[in-house]
Amino acid sequence: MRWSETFIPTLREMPAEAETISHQLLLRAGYIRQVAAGIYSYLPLAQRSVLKISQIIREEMNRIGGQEFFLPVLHPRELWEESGRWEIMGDNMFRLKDRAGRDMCLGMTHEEVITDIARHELRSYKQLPQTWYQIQTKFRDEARPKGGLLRVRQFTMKDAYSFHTSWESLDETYQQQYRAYSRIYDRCGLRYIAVKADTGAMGGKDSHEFSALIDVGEDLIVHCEHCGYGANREMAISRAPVVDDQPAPDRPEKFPTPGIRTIAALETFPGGAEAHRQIKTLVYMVDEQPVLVCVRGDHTVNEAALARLFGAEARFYPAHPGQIVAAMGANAGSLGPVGVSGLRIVVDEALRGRKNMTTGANEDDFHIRGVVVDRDFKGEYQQVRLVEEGDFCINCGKPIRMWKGLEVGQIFKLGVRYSQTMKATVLNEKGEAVPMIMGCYGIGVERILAAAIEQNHDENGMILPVSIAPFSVIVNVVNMGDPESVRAAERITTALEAAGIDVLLDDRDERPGVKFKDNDLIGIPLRVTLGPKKLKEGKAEIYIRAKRESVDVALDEVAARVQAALESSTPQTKE
RNA sequence: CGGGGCGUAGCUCAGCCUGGCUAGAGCGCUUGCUUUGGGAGCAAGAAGUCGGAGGUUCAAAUCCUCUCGCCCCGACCA
Repeated sequence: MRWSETFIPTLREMPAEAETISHQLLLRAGYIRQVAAGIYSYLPLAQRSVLKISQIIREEMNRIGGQEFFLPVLHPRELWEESGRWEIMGDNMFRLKDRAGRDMCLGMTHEEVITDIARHELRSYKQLPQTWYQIQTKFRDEARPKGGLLRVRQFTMKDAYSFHTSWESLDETYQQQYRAYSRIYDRCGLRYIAVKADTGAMGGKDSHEFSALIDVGEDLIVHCEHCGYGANREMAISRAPVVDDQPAPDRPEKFPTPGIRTIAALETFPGGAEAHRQIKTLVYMVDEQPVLVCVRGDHTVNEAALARLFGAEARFYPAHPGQIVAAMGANAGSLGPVGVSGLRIVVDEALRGRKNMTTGANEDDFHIRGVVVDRDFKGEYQQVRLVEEGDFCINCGKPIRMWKGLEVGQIFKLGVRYSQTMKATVLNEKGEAVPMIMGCYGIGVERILAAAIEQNHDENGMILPVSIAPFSVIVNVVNMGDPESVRAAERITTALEAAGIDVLLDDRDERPGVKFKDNDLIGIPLRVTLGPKKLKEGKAEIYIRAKRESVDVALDEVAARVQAALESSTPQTKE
């Protein structure tokens, strides 16, 4: 393809609207243009890249027996009413009416539609398992789109659904999907971590999230490089570093702390204590009953962990000031577990065995010091704190690391959540109608591109992996006024194209500097440069963008050398 | 939805506080000549409802009110 005939509107200056790297580069390199908040047009370069990513996904889905569908984006209200999600989805769902006044919506996901097909067409356990997928546009009216393609309102998603008669069969397909996902991200050249994810309010059995590691990621990922433990911060547990305590007095001592209401204030108060020698005490209302939750002063309560602890059905929230006083006899800021009776007390694991601690006295303007856990109060030990930087792996004890991640995929054992509510049953061996057991598996296509850019760029622009770059090679004619250069470039381009390689011939009559800058910006991994000087020696230059290395190669060897370079730089699966 | 910021030429921005000449610059674009290995030089030229509406004023890009849009932080995120 010739650049002169291709629409690649690069920008010399940084667009003011963009802050994150991938957003800036996607705009500057002429990949995308914004239509409205969180809605983008994909120009030819982005489209080529998205198609390459889609094709990798398609190949890996087909490889594990997935069958490609194409489901509608426009759905009738009734289907979503049946699953109960017409209500649940709330403002995140785009809704509209057809000319007859019927309620419709734009699909955020396709469990309802696919389950509808399954219940009408699947009759017998003999037809299962099935894995169905599509690559389709999804709509979500995000409260706050951001970061270019990182969080948008319209995007492409590969979503797959599997149907089973047994959990064992689901487990098997889930494992296959897990491996397929790993292969997909490997082939796209992403650095990512697969982590256990919170199954959220929907219940379900297992879920894993695949997060690309990027600086502007929305999620915090806890990862142990030693044993491979990985979890969302919401799901993660860890071992806190041991704190050496001084010996405690025989019994705790109450002391006045006028006006002290915060951990930080108590740290600097004479006779106070450092944050990690304090016990932070919070009151939650669980099904309208107060429950005490104690964590170390410098730790943060993980409400997702509390939700799991209290159970999916329980309604809980932080107690209001009035409820706190009623339960404890003091206000927040002066609370502690010592002397409390009749209340459930949850104590974070990091407090186990601690001595000589300081906490609230349950009397305003008073605290207690010299508190020994298990001597002066007792509770049930649970990990209810968020993992902190510097903690140790719960499995192997090695230091854990925390990363920012962008979710690029999630796999989920749904169970019978949809088959039950939508009455999608098959007959089993005994002739009984049983709800199909389901799994669902999603990948955000454009997020892969955005994450790849976040992970691979320099001050000059993108550096895309060969597998997802819009073109594998760019052939740059330094001086279009030199017929020799043009002829040589065209011969090389033709040869490479004949070998099935995507080549962009930069045949613009521009200054060399402009062309080199543009070539770098759009992230093509390999460049072949035809300039008059080297051409006189019968040579062209091959430049590897990622390594910033170049070699001069005889003209008739260029095609072979390019092919070899492409092969060696194509990301491989780790299997 | 709360907090903050920004809307002036295709892009990046100045001008606004303290109202007043014909609304500017750089880049890009068009034409011509020169130039050709890292965002060229000279010359000529085209291009702006100053986001929108209303108001104040002799006079509004500039002051006031409302409104729309976009970005960032937070809340939210099957």
